[in-house]
Amino acid sequence: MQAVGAQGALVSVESIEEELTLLVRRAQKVHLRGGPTEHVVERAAYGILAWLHDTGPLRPGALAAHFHLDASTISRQVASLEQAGLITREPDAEDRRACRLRLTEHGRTVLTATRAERRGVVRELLQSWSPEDLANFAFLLAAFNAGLDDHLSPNPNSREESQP
Amino acid sequence: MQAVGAQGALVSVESIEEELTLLVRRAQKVHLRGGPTEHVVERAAYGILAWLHDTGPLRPGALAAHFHLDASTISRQVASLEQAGLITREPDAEDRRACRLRLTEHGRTVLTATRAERRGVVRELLQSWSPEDLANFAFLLAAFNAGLDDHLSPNPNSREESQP
DNA sequence: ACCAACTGCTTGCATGTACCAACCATACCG
DNA sequence: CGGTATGGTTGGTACATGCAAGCAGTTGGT
Repeated sequence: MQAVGAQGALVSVESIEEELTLLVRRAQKVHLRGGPTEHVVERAAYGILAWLHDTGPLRPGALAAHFHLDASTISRQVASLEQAGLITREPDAEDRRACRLRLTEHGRTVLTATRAERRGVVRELLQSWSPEDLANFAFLLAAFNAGLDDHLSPNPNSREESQP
Repeated sequence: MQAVGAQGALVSVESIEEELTLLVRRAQKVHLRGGPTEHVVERAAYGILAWLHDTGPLRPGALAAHFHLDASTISRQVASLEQAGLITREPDAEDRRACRLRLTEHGRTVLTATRAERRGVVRELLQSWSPEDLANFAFLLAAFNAGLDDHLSPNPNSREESQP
C-alpha cells in the first residue's frame, strides 16, 4: 500500500490545525493596523456591515445566527453602529418585538472604503500567488467555512436536551 | 491561461477577504466549545504552549515576536500559565533581565490532550476532503501565514516605509 | 569607573469581544 | 384569557489586547 495518501492526510490535518491557530491570532491585527478607516469601524462591526450590505435588511437574530454569536454581543454592536449612524433600526412589520437593520448611506460609504482597504491588504499579501493558487485558496477557505458553519450549528440529530 | 485568469484573481481576492473575515470570527469558538480541556487552557495560552513545546525554551520576547503581540499581553499570559503550573520560568544565564520559559511535565500533558482534541475537531471538519485538497489547504494556509508574518513584521527591506 | 541610552519585562489603565443570566415586550397556543 | 415561547436588551463578568509608565539589568562612550 502506498501509505503516502493516508499518512499525508494526517500530517495535513495537524498542519492545518497549527496554521489556523496562528492565522486566527495574527489576522486580527490586519484590521487594526489599517489606514484611516480603522477608527471608523471596529473589527467586529465590519463583518456586520458587510453582511448587512450583501444580504439586505436583517434582524439582529439573523446576524447572531450567521456569526454564531450570542444575541447580546450582536445587540451591543448593533447599538454602537446605530449610534455611529452607520445603520438604522426600522420596526419590523411582521413582529413588533423585532426590528430590521439597514445600512444608511453613510454606512454604505464607510463599508465601501473599509472593504477596499482590507481587500487591498489581502491583494498585497497575495500579489505573488498564481491565479490557480488564489482560486484554490478561495475555494478551500469557503469550503472550510461551510464546514465550520455546520459544526457550530445546533445539529438536531445528536443533541439531547435535558428535561426542564 | 485564458483571460479568465486575471479577472478570476480579483474575484478570488474579494472572496478570500470575505472568507477570512468570517473564519477569524467563527474559528475562535471552536476552542471554547471543546471538551474537558477547555477549562484548563485559555485559547490564547494554547498557542503559547504549542510553540513552546515545538521550539524549546524561549524568552517572552521571542513569543511576542512570533505572535506579533505586545510584550505585555504575552507577559500576562505567561504569568497565568506559570500560575497554573504549565510552564516554568528559569533565569536566563545570558541576560539576567530575561528568563527562559519551559513546559512542565504537566504542561506537556495538557498540551497533548488539548492538541489532540483540537486536531480531532479539525479532522472531523475535514473528514470528507480529498487528500489533495487537504494537502493544498495546508500548503496555502502556511503560505498565507508566511505572507502575513512578513506583512506584520517591521521588515525595512521589501516594504515602502512611510517614514517621517 | 561612571553615566546615559537602550533593552527585556512587568504593571496600570483603557478598550473590544464575548458569554450567561435576568429581564421586558410581544407572539403564539391551549 | 393565561402560560409558555421567542426576539431583543441590559447587567455582570472574563479574556485578549495595546499603550504608557516603570523597573532592572546591559551596553557603550568617555
